[in-house]
Amino acid sequence: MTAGESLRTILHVDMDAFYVSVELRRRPELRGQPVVVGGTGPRGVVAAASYEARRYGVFSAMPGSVARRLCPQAVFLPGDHELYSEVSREVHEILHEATPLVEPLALDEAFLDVTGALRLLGDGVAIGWHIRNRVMAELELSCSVGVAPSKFLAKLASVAAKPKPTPAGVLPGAGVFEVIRGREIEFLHPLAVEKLWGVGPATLERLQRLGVTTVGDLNRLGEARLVTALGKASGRHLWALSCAADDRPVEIDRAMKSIGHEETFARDLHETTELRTELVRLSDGVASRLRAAGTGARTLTLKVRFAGFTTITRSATLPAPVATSAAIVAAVGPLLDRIDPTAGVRLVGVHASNFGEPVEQLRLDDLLAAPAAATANDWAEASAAIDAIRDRFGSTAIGPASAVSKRGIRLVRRGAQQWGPDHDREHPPADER
DNA sequence: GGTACTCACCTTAGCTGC
DNA sequence: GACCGCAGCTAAGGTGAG
Repeated sequence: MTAGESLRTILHVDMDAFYVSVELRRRPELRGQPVVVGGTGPRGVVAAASYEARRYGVFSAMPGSVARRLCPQAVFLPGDHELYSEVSREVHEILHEATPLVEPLALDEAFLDVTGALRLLGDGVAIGWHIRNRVMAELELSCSVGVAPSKFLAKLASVAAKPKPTPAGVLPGAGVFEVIRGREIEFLHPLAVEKLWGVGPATLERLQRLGVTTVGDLNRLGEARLVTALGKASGRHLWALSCAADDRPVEIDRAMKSIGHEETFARDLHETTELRTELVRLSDGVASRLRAAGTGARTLTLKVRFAGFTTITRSATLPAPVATSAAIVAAVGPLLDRIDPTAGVRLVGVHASNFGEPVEQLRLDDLLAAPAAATANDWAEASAAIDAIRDRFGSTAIGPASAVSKRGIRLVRRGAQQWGPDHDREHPPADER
């Protein structure tokens, strides 16, 4: 332990095959079978696979077609983001009863700082078992818990606690795994380097060229060589992790820094007019979420992925933050006009960042072009009315007329299209039921 | 042959102002 | 006026996580 570092006990709670496990609660007859959530549409990917499906090499983010080839007997289910969010809230309620210091990381995982709860609830391992047993008893869901003196070690520990799919069958995991204080290096250095947070495919390839395959190899390389190879930020970060140094606190309310929506279309689009309709729809979804968060954005980014999978981004930074769909479309529309879609566009996205108090200013262009047109104030009032209608009647109750395509009105909800375009939605969200 | 969506963060390059 | 160094901002692309 270095000087000034406190004796913390951090838990990482990670639900086991979360989306699949939630689905199995309403489809118990599928227990023990290979089950895949997502990947049902023509361009969809796997969101989660049961451990039985993982035995065949099916993993999340894998194209649905590949998953079908690897495991044709698997049952493929469409995702239901609303339901998973609801169950996630129930899990987090249990976590909050152990400690108020809970940092949600995703729907299915969280960090807990239980240092202050040790005297009351027992050591980290005891708290881990307590949480795991309650989640199982009350929600019929399984989770794995990692216990360690830091966040990144707790995360690695929860991986060590998980069930292991093997070609012969699924081996049950430990359930709770602790990295004992003082023996961090012993646990860490034999691990494959790609287990470190921040080592993805690109960094792994660079490290492999340097002969690095384990965390211990990386540590022996030295900080200076890592910085040369990976840049200052990544090099220093990975070097610190290889020394088991990670004093990041558990943050209970991290401020969001960007909001975005992007969609892959079931077929490539070639017309600017079609793209414009999608752009208005996505901008409306982003604007709605900005207002719900009580903020506005100065920087608006358009993302376009072409048929050949090359992706470009174009952004515009405004003098003041905005939060209405009209203002967002006004910013990203001209960016779209500069793009030639004739080769085919498979994805369009709109992202908002650089947050601040929204100020919808009337543009000089508006006055010159249409003196009698709606003012910024009118837009703000209209947006407030739209939000009120959506609160009362659901998110698809109202939307911009310019977002209506030949397919009718189709508004954007967060996560609604997470697993690819137009997959069969067996369980529509609550506001569509 | 087949590659989702959301968010965070980093790097590099170019521009501007001092 | 040209140039330099620096800081700050913006744009674009990339990487990684879950």
